[in-house]
Amino acid sequence: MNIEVKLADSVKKAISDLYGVEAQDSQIQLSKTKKEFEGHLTLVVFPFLKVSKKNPEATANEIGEYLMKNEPAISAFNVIKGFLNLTIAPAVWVEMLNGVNATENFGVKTATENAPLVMIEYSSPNTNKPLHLGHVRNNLLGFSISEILKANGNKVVKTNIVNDRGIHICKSMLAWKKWGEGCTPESTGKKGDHLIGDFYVLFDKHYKAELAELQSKGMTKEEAEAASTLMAEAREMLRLWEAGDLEVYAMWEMMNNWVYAGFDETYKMMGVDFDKIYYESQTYLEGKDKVLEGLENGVLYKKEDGSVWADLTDMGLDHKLLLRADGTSVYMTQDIGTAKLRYQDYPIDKMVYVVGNEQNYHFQVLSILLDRLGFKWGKDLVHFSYGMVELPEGKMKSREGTVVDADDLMAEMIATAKETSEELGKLDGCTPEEAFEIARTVGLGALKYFILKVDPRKNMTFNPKESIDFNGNTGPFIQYTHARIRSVLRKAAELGIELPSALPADLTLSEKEASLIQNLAAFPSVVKEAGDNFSPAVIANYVYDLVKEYNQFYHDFSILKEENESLRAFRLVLSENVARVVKTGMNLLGINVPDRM
RNA sequence: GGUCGGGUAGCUCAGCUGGAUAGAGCAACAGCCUUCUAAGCUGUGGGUCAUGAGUUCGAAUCUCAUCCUGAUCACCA
Repeated sequence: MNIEVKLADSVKKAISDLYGVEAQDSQIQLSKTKKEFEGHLTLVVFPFLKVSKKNPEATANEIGEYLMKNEPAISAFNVIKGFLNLTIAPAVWVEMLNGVNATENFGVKTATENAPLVMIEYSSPNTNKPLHLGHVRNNLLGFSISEILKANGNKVVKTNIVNDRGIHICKSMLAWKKWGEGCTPESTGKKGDHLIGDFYVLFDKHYKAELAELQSKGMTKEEAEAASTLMAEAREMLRLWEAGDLEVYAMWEMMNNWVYAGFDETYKMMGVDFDKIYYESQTYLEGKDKVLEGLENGVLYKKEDGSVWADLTDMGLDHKLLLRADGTSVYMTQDIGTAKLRYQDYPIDKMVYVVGNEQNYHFQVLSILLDRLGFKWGKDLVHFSYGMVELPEGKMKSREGTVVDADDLMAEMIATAKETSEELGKLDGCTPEEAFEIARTVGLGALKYFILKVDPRKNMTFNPKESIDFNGNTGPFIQYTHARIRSVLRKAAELGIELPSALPADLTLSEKEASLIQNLAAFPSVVKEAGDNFSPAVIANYVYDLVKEYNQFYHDFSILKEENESLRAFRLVLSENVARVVKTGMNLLGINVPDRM
């Protein structure tokens, strides 16, 4: 049993025996003792003053003495103001470490037969341009949340909805047809998604030029936009696509396939994947039935012009359009359709959408609509909303070409990691393949950790220069500490030192070691907290604290030179378990931790 | 203007179910490699927790107001 739970029970019993009152769980506040005070756990006694009818010190002393007598886990206590600091007996710590050591996959639950099924939608790219920095944050969050929910015992289905249709794709197609027909990824040596993205930018360039010319002839901006032949051609292409025109459709399919090949490469490099991919071209017509059904049930209403609306004024929101007067779908209708298909495919208990915070309103509405249309998980769907990633110079705009491309960014991170590693001589004696693998692990670890350690709700500034700093609260620092622990363990194995499966209880250990065990043992509750709050940052900051603490320990003790065999064994077991938890925690963030680097 | 976020050290961020003197990292300065990987460790300086009120034994944390900032309020996705 967890020591804090055990102590909480003892405190409860103390209150009842001493004062004849049953204490509420919320009154028992046990927290880790601050490092400037002596003790391991601190009980705040203020909530008990009313029943003890004594001052804080006297109450704390009374409870402390009761615990000393009746709770064998407590070996000492001291009182400062209203705080009762409890010292836990060394044997309890050793027992705790033995418990961690004996638990396979410590901190990770596996899904049972009837575990809830959570579907997580993330990434959701458009097929007219490559992935950029915003997608990086989305993908990393989505993947990490999936891993965290899995570790909390849920069945998880990772899904991606690819926006593969619409006017933006037609713009790329038109530009390719006009100014690049015959170009392929093979002929240009470009990744497919980059090639298509270039044509999208090209379209915009020509379109802007056309508008400028029209305006120079005296048209207003609006008139020019209406008169643009390029835009008219793009719209015509979309019409042809929707009508199933063979030539347009074939071109669309070919170009999309180039893009998918490019995306696959990016996803693979990033280390994210999906269990099921949906395409909007296959789902965008699906929502209509569901909307018409809602119309029959009276959940929705029709206006005179034939358009279909939802009245959300009772929820403090507005009226929302779901079908245009001509019967075509809008974004919301498509999301309803996708939901319908997904529910046919999987028995969804909970749905999580990883989408930027600019769509908060959309998901508020979607939740209400899915609920009213009869989806049992609609009401409690989670919009995992995250803030914008900005550059120091200002916001990114894809049409202005100032976006940070995901592929370029990853390549840059890896190159920097390689450079730094070489300078420090870390790659000496590695094969080129090993060297690249280490550079990849470190470079991507830096990127992923930098992004995931920040509260997702907050807008963040991505400073490429600072992110490549390998000191401090960074992924590489954590990876490095892990590698050093593995190195010690390797050396111990070479020396023929065997690690016992259980340590004897009669060890004396330092405050630092006790504190480390305490943090280590808290891992499962950290995983739970991260799952409850959908927060990779909770894991990231926990792992950093653990590693930081271990590092101090590491510099204070020379483990292998320790002559007391049981103390040496204890420190090795402790180190090994720190390494295990670090690895598990980092894996929950989608970050690899190598054994050597 | 309505709705929803955010505002903590020069910078990037933790802490937010109320608890002790508000913590890390970066940057600056000073130390530490004959010792298991120095991508490290130790120390110093740096704060009206946006502002004001309220609740409380106790507020960065909860409530209200104000200011600043972001997103959104499309028959775009």
